[in-house]
Amino acid sequence: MAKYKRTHMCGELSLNNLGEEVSLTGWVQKSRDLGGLLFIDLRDRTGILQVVFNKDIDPQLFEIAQKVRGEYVIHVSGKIGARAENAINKRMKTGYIEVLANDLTIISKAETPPIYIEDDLNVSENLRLKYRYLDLRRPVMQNIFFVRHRVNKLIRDYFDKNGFIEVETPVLTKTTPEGARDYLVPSRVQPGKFYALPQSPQLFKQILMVSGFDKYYQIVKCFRDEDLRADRQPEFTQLDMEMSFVDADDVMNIIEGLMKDVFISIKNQDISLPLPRMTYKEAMERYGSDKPDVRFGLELKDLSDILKDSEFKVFSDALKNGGCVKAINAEGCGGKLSRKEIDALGEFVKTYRAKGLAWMNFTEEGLKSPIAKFLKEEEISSIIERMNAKTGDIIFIVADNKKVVYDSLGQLRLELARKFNLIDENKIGLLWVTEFPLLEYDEEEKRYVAMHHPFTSPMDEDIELLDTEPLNVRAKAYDIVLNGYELGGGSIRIHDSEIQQKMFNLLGFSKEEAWKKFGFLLEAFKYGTPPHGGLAIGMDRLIMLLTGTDNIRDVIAFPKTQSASCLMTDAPSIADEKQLAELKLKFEKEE
RNA sequence: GGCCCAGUAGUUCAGUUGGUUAGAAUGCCAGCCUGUCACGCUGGAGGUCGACGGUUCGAGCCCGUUCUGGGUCGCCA
Repeated sequence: MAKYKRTHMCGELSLNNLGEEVSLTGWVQKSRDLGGLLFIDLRDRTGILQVVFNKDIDPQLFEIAQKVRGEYVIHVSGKIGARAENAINKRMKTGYIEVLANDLTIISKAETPPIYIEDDLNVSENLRLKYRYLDLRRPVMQNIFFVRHRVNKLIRDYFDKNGFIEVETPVLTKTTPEGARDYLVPSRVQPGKFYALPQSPQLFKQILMVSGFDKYYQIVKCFRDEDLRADRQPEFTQLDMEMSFVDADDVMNIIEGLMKDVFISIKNQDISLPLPRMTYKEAMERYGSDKPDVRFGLELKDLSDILKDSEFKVFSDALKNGGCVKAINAEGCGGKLSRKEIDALGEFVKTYRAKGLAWMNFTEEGLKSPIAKFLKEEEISSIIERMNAKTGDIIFIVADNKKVVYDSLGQLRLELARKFNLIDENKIGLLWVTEFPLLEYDEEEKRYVAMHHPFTSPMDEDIELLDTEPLNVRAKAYDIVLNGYELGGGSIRIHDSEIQQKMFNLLGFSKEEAWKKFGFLLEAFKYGTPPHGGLAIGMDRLIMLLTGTDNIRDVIAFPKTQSASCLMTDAPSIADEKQLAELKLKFEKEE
């Protein structure tokens, strides 16, 4: 029999296998040479099992065992024995048994690895990414990818069961305006022309609806050439889906059912359906975010009416200029914050362009606040009443335009929750945010841009506002939010050509431009288009949240660094002259 | 593009006010050791202090530039 055949996996063996002859393969986690007795901890993807070599029983075999080093790949045969009472290791799943070796083959030697293969690894991410294959040997990492596999499988089973079919869409496709920066791929056959990698299969899935597939889904790679973040990679995976003859509720129902299955299967946690829904307006007003973390309080409260005539110019001026004054009450945190820490929070909100952070600390000795002297008695008492402030509380106030107030207080809310451990990690903060604005105004481009995408349908009751107050038009768009992360989003699409034309007008595209950019879709729409809508879920973020990591790189087998390079392969790299010549590409010299 | 943090044995770190030969733990190598599982004991090897330049009699340490990694703002329909 070949020396790499095995009969069992390490982690699957137990007292039930006592006395059995087994063959095992794997990597050497650790060896302990006691002189006449030698132990090898053998690791495969299922776990670790101890193998024993005894010099008295087989001196030749013992000599081979002494040559074994960490991460060698070996093949071992032997009999499963029970450990003596005093040799049992209760911290190991296989700690009651061991293999009494009668054969050992070194299949492959290994150099001393630059990182240890263990779960509580303390090593720079630099090294983990360069030696990713070693990093991926660690059981915690293997577990992440098993979870990821199980979720993928569950998704395919779920959509199959519900009558969806998976259709693949092109990776080499057409560049589209709007949205993120595209990754471009030069065409050799047609020099000077470029494909773009898809930011999402959006237009293709709509066309599949025109084709009559009715219910489509796909687990698909998407590409966006934007700066990276802890939860953003340039290539990432979406669960993309689209349905015909549906409204928003139908799409949400399907996704809710999926999320329920996922949480039961992966986390053994049930979630009650339907999921809570919150309008965009409410999310912004209460949490200062369109992806609120609803697992804790510290909600924003409006103080604008109380302070509109305030002698404190910071407040009254902000209100005169159409802004607002909002506050959060960090209940019981007043005494826990030093003056230095409060000032640090002031610096923190400046990141989000707040000019300052006003505060009122309700201490045992009374109110301490640098702004109290600018406020009237009745203003202070109204604030106390509105904020429900008690001794021990501290109120933080920001006055500015709405965006700055929402951003800074929304982020301050999260910062305080982190600082004071206010988040119950067992809670599942899963909800829908609905009724997003259809458009926002882009100050740089001096025009409206679609908040979701140009094919998102306005809400029926707001259609008249398209002509008069476009910024107040709400869309049939919905995001699914989990623990403060935007997990996914979607919309019902426009299938009425008149409304579509109106939308293009608002976005500042002439008919010609629209046809140049999206002509293939508009052409398709001419031949019988069912009403349709769908959604896409960020798979990497979902797995991240399911496995409890806060870093998207941990759930991608071969991720990129912040400068979008792969430390293992050293991509991207310089193309050679011949390749460039074939593509008829030349580079300008950097000045 | 902006701001912040980090970079010293294979690894994780310490390194005083700028001063002789840059340390510890762990890992690695060798020897000893028959119930270990963080095995133990003894000994040994191992350094471009990220790179470049400057200040200085003298730089791991001070200054400047730069590279790499991370976080973040802008950006991400």
